[in-house]
Amino acid sequence: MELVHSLTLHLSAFVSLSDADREVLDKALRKRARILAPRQDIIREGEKPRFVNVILEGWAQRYKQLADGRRQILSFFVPGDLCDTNVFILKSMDHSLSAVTQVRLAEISQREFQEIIETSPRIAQALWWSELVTVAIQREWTTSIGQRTAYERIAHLLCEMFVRLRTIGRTQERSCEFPLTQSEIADATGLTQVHVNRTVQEMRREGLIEIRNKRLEVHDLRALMAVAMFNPNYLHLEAGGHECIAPE
Amino acid sequence: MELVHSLTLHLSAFVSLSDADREVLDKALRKRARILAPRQDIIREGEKPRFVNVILEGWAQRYKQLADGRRQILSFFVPGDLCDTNVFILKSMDHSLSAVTQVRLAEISQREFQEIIETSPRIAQALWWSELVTVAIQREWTTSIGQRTAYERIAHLLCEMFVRLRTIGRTQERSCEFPLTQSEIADATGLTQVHVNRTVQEMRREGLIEIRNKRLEVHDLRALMAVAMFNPNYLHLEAGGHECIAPE
DNA sequence: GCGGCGTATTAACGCATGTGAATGTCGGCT
DNA sequence: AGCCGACATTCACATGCGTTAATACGCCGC
Repeated sequence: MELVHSLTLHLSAFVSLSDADREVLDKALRKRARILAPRQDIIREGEKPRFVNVILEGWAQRYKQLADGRRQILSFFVPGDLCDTNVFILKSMDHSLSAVTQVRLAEISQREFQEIIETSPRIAQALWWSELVTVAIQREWTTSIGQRTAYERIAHLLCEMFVRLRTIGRTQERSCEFPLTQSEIADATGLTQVHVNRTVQEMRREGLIEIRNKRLEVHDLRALMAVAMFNPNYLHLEAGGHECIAPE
Repeated sequence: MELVHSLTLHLSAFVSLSDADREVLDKALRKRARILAPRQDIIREGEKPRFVNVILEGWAQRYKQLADGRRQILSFFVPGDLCDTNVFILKSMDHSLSAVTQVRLAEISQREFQEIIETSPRIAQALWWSELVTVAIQREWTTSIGQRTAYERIAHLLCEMFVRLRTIGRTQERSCEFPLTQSEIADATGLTQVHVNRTVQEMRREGLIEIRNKRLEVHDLRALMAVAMFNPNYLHLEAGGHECIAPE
């Protein structure tokens, strides 16, 4: 639909794609589309993975539930993100994927995926990069939950989402879409909803940020990054993510 | 040195390799070896990755440090484990690797790695599987730190290491090597050393486990798995890991 | 056998975050 | 306009885990 797919923008953070490459991607994404309602599952733990999912529109999440119901959100996906490259090999999912907002996604079969990789080495490389970044994000989340305080953790999540959205051109000067509820932030950061509320309010009082109407307003990105100890190196952006630290 | 390399055993948890496959692996591992003293860094954050490292002997770890020195251990490697398949693409490491015990490892260059993959599709598949398992472990750690209590978290780590060691034939009936200090367990689980001590003692008092002399004795694996809510599905073992739940 | 160093153990105390539950707010549906 | 459901906010209180620091243990080198 769009002139430039989010996937193209996402991969362009690593390599510049040729027109032919873009054509290949566009074609792949047109094949098999799916629209999901907010909170609907995309695939659940235990099921056999059959497609690579590419988010075209909306936010999605990866999560895992313990036997007694405790839930950990493991990552968020925004437009352009791929869920589980090459996951076909596995017999069954060890976690679930679901929509956060309404989501439009493209399913790519193993055959199609293989074909893309063989057709365009440049795309293959970019997909590898994307996969490595996904893993690096997971590591950063582990670090965040293991070492950062509640305040730092939430600040870090906000920085990450803001920067990721910026690479696909989905931010304004100092704001971006932000459809997460406090309860979802809680499940993602290993905190309780009540404590997320306390903490977000503190950040607001201090003039760092504001979240309302499903939008995040970042008043002072530099300061937010500083308190979060946000180092964008793990996103492996070509520009080094240093343009992140916006000139004030 | 060994008749069967740990790497072969590790990959055999997913596919059965042919003699030719084993030959390919053996050859690759003989090329470039390195021995590291305990605690010595293998590669540090910021450096350019040039090799895939395969642990041949000893334990290693992946870790990340925040600006102010707080450290999170992100994963442990045991013999047969690969560190960072295909990481060549990236400009620089976003975390560090270091030895826990004395470590013997093999470095595989990008060219060699490429060659292996092209020579043997079966090995290529197995390497992919291994990579997917590594990521799944990372997700499980995120879940553990985010949702499990200290007691559950430590129990979970013990279960994981025991089961992983078992797939490479490094366990006895109810015990295995376990060279981690309480301080390292703390950095891996996001706890303090003092609290790890309290918790490990509690587990000992309850007759679940015993750690002494760099060995872990698991008195009751079933019970340990139960308190940890340990579900081996994320290790994606062919046997389903169900033989894990050892008959009493 | 002695001294030293890395590690484990113990203790007293504090606080960040959790728990449970009531109340407020706002946007959407009828 | 009014109701409803989802979400945010507030409050009182509880606790798991952190902090600091002193002490004990066990192995290694001399």
